[in-house]
Amino acid sequence: MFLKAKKEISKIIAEATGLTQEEAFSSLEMPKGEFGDLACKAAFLLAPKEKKAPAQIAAELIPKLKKHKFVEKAEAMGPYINFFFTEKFYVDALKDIMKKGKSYGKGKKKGKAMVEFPSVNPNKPWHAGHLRNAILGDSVARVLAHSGWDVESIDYIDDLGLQVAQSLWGYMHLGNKPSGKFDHWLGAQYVEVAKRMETDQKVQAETRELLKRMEEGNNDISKKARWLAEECVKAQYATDFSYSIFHSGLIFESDIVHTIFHEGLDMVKENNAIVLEKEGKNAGCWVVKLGEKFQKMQDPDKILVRSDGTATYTGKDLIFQLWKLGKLKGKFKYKPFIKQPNGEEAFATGGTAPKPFGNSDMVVNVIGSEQIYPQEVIREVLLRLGYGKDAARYVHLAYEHVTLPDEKFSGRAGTWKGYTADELLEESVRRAKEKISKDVPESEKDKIGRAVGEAAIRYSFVRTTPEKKLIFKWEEALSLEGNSGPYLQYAYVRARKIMEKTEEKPSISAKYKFQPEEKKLIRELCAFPELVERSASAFRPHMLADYSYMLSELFSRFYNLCPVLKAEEDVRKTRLGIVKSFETVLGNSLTLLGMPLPEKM
RNA sequence: GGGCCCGUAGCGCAGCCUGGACAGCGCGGCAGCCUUCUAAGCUGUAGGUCGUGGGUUCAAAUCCCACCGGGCCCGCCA
Repeated sequence: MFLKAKKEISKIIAEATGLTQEEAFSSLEMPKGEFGDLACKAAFLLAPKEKKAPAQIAAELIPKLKKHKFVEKAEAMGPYINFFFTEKFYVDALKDIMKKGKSYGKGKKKGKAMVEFPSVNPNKPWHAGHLRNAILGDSVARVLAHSGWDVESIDYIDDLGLQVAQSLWGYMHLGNKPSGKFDHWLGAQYVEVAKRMETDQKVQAETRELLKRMEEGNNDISKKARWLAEECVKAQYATDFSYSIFHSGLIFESDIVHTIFHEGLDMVKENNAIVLEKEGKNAGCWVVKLGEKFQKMQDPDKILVRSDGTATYTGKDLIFQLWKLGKLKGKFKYKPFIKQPNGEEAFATGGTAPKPFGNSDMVVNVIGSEQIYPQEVIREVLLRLGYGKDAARYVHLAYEHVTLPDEKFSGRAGTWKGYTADELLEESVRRAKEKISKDVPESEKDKIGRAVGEAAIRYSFVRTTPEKKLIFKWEEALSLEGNSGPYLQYAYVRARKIMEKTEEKPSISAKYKFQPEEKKLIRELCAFPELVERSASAFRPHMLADYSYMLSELFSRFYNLCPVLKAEEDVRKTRLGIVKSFETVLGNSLTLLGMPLPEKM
């Protein structure tokens, strides 16, 4: 509704100024202070053409502006034209939000998008770093879905890597019985094997042999490795679920190798996107020649197939990405893998049933920024194959890694111990539970603690823009006050509580005179749909985190200044509408960030 | 040699895409507010050469160039 009004007003401005409607639209902004409800800076644009001072232009434009039903008055304030809305605008805005409810902010249908995350090796528990990837990916998937995309969240499971071979060796030879959570146990085996491999030639040789058998497939070792990987992923997904992170499908690398890899490689070869090197240091390899594009790089050519015929990581990834974009005939067969708490089954490759995964109009890969170059290589190959449109919608959502204050997380060295996603949540929940007021019954404390603890971590990870390094510190990750996840939940719970305390239905009075802090809050509620859109098209969920915080801040102010239940009838019913609208919009926003909405705190 | 990212208050961040009304927020500091819809809250206050230097512009944290500091990448590893 607000967006519609904005468009109508930009049309009026366009008529008065001779600007295009698009120019007029983008000259509109939400003013910061007490400068009305909508500000227009078109006078700046016109100043060079008309050779007059912007302030003079703004003043002269006022009488030329046609009336709009929501505009009470338009006045020039220096170079700005500030629009002040009628009370009717606020009435209609609240009605609109209440009518739309959960679908408020939902965008028009856009097509199919596949989001890949977090693709953790299936041989150890997730640590804080994997968690950042997963929270980012899950949030982006949620935001894209709300903005109108039909989203499939995919996880790539590298069950053919050296890491799994090492873990398998440990499983077979270290003689330890699995105990506790499987991923934690397996991770411990892996660290031990990795240590031994550095010095022990025998372990090295045996691990290599295991890896070879795994790659060959169809043998006892490969079956055992696959089983081990699946067990580990199931354990990792218990963590996944505890953070409300969900997937539609899991694609195992062993299935990529056996189902689509050769077809994909042949296609790339036939189209001359890659060449077989006859001489030089890459003799015998299939490479993408990138000397022209990346002229000054030390080694711009990228090997996709080694001289021994095996594929590199980028080689396999390229074929996988071609599958995502629907460029291959080969189809995976799926099996039900794990039932998720959101009620949906996640499917894994390696079964017997077809599924409509893939054929995506857009691909978003949540991968560390250290892989910018190989991802660029894949985009370049797409272009060379003539898939220009797909290349434009092939998105590498590059994020910076999480580190400890003094060291990096290393799977091999085991520096993740003490910082697994499970341990973070456990500690966060513990701290959250300590704060729950004494009158809440013990039976509910656990539920609330989980919701709050989870939100604290999700928020602290998602609120920073992805390209910023994140140094993990307990106090910051688990903050329960100020700009934190629980602050947002608290505002939500307070709104909810007001609604619960009365039987009365909200009803916006046409005669109501809105207070300034109410107007500010409602204006911000109106911004939600545009924000979803911007957040989706930039793949930046932190914009919604920022927005949710601002909204909660405005609500807290309203809460302190404007009594609801104690007010007179007209005021009360209208304010109930404000509370209800806030609850709706913040609820929608938090849901897009995967943050649970507690009933009380 | 080349490429990418980061640099905003003591600390942690938003704003940069699309230049414009006093650069916002949290933590920490200081001073207040609970017999009033939950104080995980609110109010006030102190704290800033927006890394540095140039340029473009009526106007630069925002765009361009150079430099400085930190991180990452250019592997027949993944």
